[in-house]
Amino acid sequence: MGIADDFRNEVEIATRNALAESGSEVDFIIEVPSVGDADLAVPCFNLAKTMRKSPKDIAEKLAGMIRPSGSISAVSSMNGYVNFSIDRGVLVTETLNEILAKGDGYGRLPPTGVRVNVEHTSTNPTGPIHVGRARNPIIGDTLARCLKMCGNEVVTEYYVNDVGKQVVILTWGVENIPKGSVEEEERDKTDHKLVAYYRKANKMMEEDPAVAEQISDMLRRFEAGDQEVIGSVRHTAQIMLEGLKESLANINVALDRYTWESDFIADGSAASVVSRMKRTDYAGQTEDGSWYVDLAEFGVNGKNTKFTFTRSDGTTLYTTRDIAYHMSKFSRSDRVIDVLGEDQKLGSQQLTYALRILGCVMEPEPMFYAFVSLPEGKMSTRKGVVVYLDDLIDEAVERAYEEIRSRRDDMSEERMRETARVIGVGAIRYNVVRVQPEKQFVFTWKEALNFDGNSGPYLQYVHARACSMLRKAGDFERDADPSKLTDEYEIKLVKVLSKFSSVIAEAGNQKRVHVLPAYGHEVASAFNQFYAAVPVLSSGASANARLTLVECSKIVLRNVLECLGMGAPEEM
RNA sequence: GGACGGGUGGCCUAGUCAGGAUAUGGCAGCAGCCUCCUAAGCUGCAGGCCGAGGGUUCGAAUCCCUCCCCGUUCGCCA
Repeated sequence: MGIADDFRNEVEIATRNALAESGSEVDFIIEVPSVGDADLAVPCFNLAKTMRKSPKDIAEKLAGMIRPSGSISAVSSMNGYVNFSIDRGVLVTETLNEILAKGDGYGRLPPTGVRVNVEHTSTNPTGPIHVGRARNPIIGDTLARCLKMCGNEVVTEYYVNDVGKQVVILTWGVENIPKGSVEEEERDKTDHKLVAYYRKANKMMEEDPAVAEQISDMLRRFEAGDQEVIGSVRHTAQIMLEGLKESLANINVALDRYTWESDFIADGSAASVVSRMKRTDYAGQTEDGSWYVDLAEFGVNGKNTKFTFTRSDGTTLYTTRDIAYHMSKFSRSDRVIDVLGEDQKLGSQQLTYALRILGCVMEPEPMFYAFVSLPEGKMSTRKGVVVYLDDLIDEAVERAYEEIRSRRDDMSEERMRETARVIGVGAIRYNVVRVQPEKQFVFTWKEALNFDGNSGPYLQYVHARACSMLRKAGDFERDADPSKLTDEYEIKLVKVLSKFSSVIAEAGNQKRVHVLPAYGHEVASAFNQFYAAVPVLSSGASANARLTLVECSKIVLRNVLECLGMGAPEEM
């Protein structure tokens, strides 16, 4: 692939040959040294036992046997490690030429032909997206982008829960609460307008038994297949969803497909799941008449190992319909990924076993994230203890606007607004995705609006900086001559650029999206150090080569930003 | 109570899967750096019993055991 992989392969072959020559074919690992200037190292400690020599001796012997060749420029030993250095000339030429040749495609892995379905967001259409839930679309969308870069055919999908009590409550509220009697939110967006009815309906249901009865009745009619109720609930969900889509679009998230939960009831596939489940050896029925499968032998723990898939009246449950949904996804995908909140862990596990019982060979790959809370505690849409994503976006964009205005007097108002949006949204996405998903996350405005250091704007700033230099340079002749790029900062930058495709592979295929912002920061930081230490435009004979390095950095950064769903501003 | 996940300088965080050399980066703090390509930047300083204790190993933030703290979950809810 790239020079980084070539170098690693050469190190592996050279080491294996040297070991074979000395009569010991033992396994060894190759790692990136945590200390010193070498680029790769082979620790010899685990070889010591089988070879019956000290690690230090082994390392010295191996280092003496391996001759630098190809992309390996030097081999040495220290403290029981064999250290390998990459040939700088090869590194510079290969890396820069590959980036220039591939451009937007630099970092992209060869096509796999694998169809990957990524379900994400899927929040209940009962209220606006709050910053707790926002982790889902941001992680999901970033993962989907990375999987595409990994050469897969990716479809993103939102499962719309237009079935069940929550949406019925909302619909009851919208249909029965007079317009003037709720405090409508100021924001002119359907999700914000409707959530007021949802809150009020919940409150009324708790306080007034008559209302509770009306809602129960509506729910019964819904379950019984009353087309009027089903239709109006779906209609309400649709309206709500328009608002949610707008919020998602504002953070550069657009899903390929929306699948409605009620469709699995309407088309009979949920009922088909029920009849198939009933025929399995795991199925049973309680005295009341509800059906379950016993998952005890699958290692499901807890007080109750029974997984119920119909109510006593025969109607289906959320998870039953989710089984039908997953079978639908299996029929059109090779890999199915679900981005879920950690509260779904048990449900996801039950789903997996139920699918297995039904004979499915494919299994969903869940990806869980921990909840985001506020310093004062958990968020709750119903109680109104929330920070909405829309408010966060506004706040971040406003803050970015102030920053731009304070340092630029030559930009048009429109341009400043436009750029502020790119920066504000970038800051939000970066801030969310930089943290490992399973880590608990306490939302603070200070962190969310951080534009310095390890932040989205830091990467964008470097992109803008590189663009500015290239603008000033005008036309120049590209030059990847390694004899003109010998400064330590230049070499370090090139090394970082050469790693991109391996980072993409990890972020996508291993579903470790948080490595991507870390990498972006590494690129930007290496660039800033280079920028501070090495003159470019005024560097005479080296100028073209340095400008080439600037251009390559810009390309890599833009590709990283693209994978992160962040804009790459040309000035800021 | 069981299951699952998290615990790394004042705060946030990487590294844990595949044990290795001096634990990553940032924020906040202190001290420097714009007559020079965007200072949303760069350089330096200071700050750590990697939750606690035991074990395995030549070697443990990383593996094993026990315990503590935080989160999630254990519905004929979604």
